[in-house]
Amino acid sequence: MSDPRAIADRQTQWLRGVLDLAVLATLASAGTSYGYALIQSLTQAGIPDLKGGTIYPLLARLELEGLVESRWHAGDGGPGRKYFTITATGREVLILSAAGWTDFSARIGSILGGALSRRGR
Amino acid sequence: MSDPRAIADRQTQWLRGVLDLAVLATLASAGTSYGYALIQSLTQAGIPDLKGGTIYPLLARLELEGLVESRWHAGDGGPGRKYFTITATGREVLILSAAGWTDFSARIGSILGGALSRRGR
DNA sequence: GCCTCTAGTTGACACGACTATCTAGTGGGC
DNA sequence: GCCCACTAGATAGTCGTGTCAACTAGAGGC
Repeated sequence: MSDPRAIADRQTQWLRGVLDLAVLATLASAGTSYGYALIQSLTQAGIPDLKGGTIYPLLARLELEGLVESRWHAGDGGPGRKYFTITATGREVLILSAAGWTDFSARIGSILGGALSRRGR
Repeated sequence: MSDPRAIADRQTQWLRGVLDLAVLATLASAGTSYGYALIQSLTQAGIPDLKGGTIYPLLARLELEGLVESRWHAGDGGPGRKYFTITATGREVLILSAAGWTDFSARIGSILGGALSRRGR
């Protein structure tokens, strides 16, 4: 109750169906990246506490769906990295889905906002 | 691909952790309502295709957590209805979580928007 | 030898939206 | 009388996906 942690818990629920778009978007701007770096990029972008067990299966799914491509580079001062690039299909999906998300979040925002603005009066 | 249905599929993922807030918000503005009517309210508010199997367990969860209260009214020209009212705790959770959602959706929006605005060139 | 950081993989688990099916009351068509 | 549709709610089971936890492995420091 009023537990600030409850919001953090919600946040992880909110990531569902959005995180893959965030990854696609990050790849779209970065051009090419790899899992470990993506975690850091997304943390900087405001999605903290991402775990490897979340990102790597997600990237595998995206590759299976043909939205990203990967190439393996042997380690240069560290373990090897798997570099990912967004495909043309990935860009299409990103554009369409991002539009859908904007729409959706606006609808939810108005539902929540409508209730909140009403409480003060 | 570019299947418009894929976006509808995503939408159901996006509801996670948001649908209960939407229900709380609807109850907060409506004062009192019941499951079947909530489905119709939310459909009007831009969340279509909600099923009983989604709403009723959700309301049960909310009641377990003490965010809503229910009272049974025998049917007046139809089956009985279980009327729900938001509690004080529910209002608190709604306010805090709605703020968290606004924050979250803004962050995601900027991540997606950043990638999309870059695509035109 | 051991620890830490980087980098990726995998399996068990939990949570919640969906599907499908069930009970019940009311009213309409035939 | 019977079947169907609509309202209203409950419940079992499925599936996707984020989390946790443990693991392999290379490079560098001590």
